[in-house]
Amino acid sequence: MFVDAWDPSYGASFEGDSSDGPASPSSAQVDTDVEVPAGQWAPIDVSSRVRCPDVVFLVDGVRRNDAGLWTAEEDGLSYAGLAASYAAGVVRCDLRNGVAELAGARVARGLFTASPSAEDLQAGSVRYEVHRVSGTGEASKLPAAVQAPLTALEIDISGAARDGGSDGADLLVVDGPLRNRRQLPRTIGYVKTQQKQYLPAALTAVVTSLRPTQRTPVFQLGTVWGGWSWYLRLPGASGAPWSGIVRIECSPDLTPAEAVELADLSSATLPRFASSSYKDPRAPQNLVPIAGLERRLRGMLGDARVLHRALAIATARTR
DNA sequence: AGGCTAGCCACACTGTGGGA
DNA sequence: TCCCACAGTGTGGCTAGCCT
Repeated sequence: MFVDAWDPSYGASFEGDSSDGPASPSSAQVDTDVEVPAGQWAPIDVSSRVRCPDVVFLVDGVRRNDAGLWTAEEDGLSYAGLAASYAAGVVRCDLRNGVAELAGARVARGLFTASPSAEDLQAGSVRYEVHRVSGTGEASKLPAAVQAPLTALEIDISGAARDGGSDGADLLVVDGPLRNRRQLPRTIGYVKTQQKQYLPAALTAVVTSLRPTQRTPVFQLGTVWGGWSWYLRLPGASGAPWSGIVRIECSPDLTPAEAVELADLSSATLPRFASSSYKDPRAPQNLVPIAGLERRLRGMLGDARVLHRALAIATARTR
């Protein structure tokens, strides 16, 4: 379900048509809720006219369940708890000097439970800060509660990384859909796997005909959220129609011109980070800096067995 | 409001390769 | 041949967003 880029309600022009307003009145009705400006949809090659930003930030997060536990309340009730470690990090890629560095990474640990009496848990040298979850706090629901603080940590750390090392002409790439990170400036969501078709068949053919580094025009998702999106083919694809295709999205709060600018930047920038198939089976979509960041973050979470033992000792002491 | 979907992550399982 | 470590794959569960 989508409406294409020259959403008439926006009063904006379709990309590629800089001055004459919505380009093609002879739009072809392809689907009941899809309107296609005929003749406008073609691959776009920006490599010769768009310069990469000097600095690109890539942000990602990882998490791990360290232990499951149960509380014993004074009234005889018992609540499930989850001790989890999570970490978020940002890689700062200086494209001018060809240098990538960890711009920031933070590890946090939480005790997620609905228990009204639970307190922070000190397990050896690490502290699990209690996060009270609402509802019955079933054990099966607890892993999901980790996602919110992890996203908050990602937002926090990417903002801090930008404050410390950017002149404003940068680009922030977050792994996965933007979701509630859309308020971050000059930020794109990077979706690696294509489980849903946002385009009708006629336009999908344009996606599969993309050559490496080419992108589709920007289109607007015809949803309540209504974000801007486009497809890009990374180099190193196997040759299969959807090989190396990623979907990128940015905030619906941006003007069409701003969305197009981000699309151009992404096309000039992301192909440089595409991984090689001999190094990474998820190539080329799994970007090299993100893969390295994930490894680093997992290492920072600490040894799971050591933490599990520390938690077992800590909970035994509180009995 | 409730059910459904997309995309992500964690985890368990399986296969493979190297070393003893 | 066995053991171990590592990587790949499949499954399930979650949230946010979407649809009715």
